[in-house]
Amino acid sequence: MERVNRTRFAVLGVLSTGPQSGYDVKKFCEEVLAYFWRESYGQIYPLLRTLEAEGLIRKEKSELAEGDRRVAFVLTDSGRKELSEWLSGPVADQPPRNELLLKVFFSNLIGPAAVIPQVAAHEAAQQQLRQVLMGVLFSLDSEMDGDPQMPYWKMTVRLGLRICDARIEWCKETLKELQTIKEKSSMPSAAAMLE
Amino acid sequence: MERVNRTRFAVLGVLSTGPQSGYDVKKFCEEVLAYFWRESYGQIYPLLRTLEAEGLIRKEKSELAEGDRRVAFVLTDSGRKELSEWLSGPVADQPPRNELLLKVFFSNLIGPAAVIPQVAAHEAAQQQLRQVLMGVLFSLDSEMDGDPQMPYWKMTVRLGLRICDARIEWCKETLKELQTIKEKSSMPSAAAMLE
DNA sequence: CGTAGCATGTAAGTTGTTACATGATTCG
DNA sequence: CGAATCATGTAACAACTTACATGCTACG
Repeated sequence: MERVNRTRFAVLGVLSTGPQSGYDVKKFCEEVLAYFWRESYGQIYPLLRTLEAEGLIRKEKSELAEGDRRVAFVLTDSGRKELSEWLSGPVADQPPRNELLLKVFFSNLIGPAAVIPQVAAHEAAQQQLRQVLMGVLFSLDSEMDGDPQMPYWKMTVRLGLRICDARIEWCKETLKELQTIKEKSSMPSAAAMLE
Repeated sequence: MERVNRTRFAVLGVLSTGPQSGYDVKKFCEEVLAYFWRESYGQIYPLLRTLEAEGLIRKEKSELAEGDRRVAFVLTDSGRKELSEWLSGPVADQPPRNELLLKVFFSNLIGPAAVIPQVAAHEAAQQQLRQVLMGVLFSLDSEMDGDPQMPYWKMTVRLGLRICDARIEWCKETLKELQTIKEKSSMPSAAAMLE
């Protein structure tokens, strides 16, 4: 099974929104894609060279400043074509890795009292993420009104919100259950005593 | 920022459920953890040697067969201790990478008609996953009744189900919106004509 | 006897992160 | 002038996948 380099298409995608330098691509990831995608400089800069060598992107002739250190890249026609083809192809299934669930799964070893902080911290983090995503949704409305990209950007945020809510609900449910387990196990004779 | 080797703890965790060979660990991942964790042989076998050298696991004296090729490992006390400490520690935030959202985000390039199959396929996959998870939940009830690990195992499945449902709802909502965009863009003069 | 599953592993390659290095510019 | 930010990059390492190699055993 062939492996596809997703960083490659992430970078092409970012460049499809306009001319960008390596630094810009990183910022775009941090500020816009952060919820569902991240890239590091160690990936971006070498990749930009590769993509240029392959003719998928080219250096933009900066008509503006002379003292401008920025080296912005734009998609070439073949770059746009390759990106389009990838976008239209099926989504590769990514091997899932959920560290929280891994910990919960083996939690019998440490007992309910030790898991509770984990789940509580997750709930707090998700609540905070929720606030951020709501803010993004709001700012998309005000800042990108009329932009044809906006509907797609909003869709991604809305999935984020739905998953966020699902996680928060799960945390609440799970915290309750952990409390119950904790109480049961901490007084094993209580039930017997009541009989 | 120090990076932690999560494979290490995944393997220790699996061994905490009982003596296992490398082959068993792989099977456990495929059959039980598959929804949220996977490991490959290339990771497992070398790691088992490392863990043994570090004294976190040891070869179990197989009292049974002679012709048994299996080399089962068990946790040592220090292995159990290291696992417990990791379980009790905070969950490291993992850089998110959602290929579906990456595609949706840049979908303006290919237009709504080309995204619809992507989202539809995701919905179908999630519906199927939902069936599997419901089956797991059911089988946990019947096969692990009374096992102290069961509540924790069920918790993981329940988060899986919640996220699954969230994704399915999002797919439905998004497919409707994509249809709307598609109709609008395919007949740009229609609205004008009606006036 | 052949095929499927059991069982253990390795080699090569890719992907990705982290930490570091360097220097310019801007702004208080 | 000092700090923050802009801007570009590299080296070392860690993590991970894939494909391959090997041989055994059970079963139809």
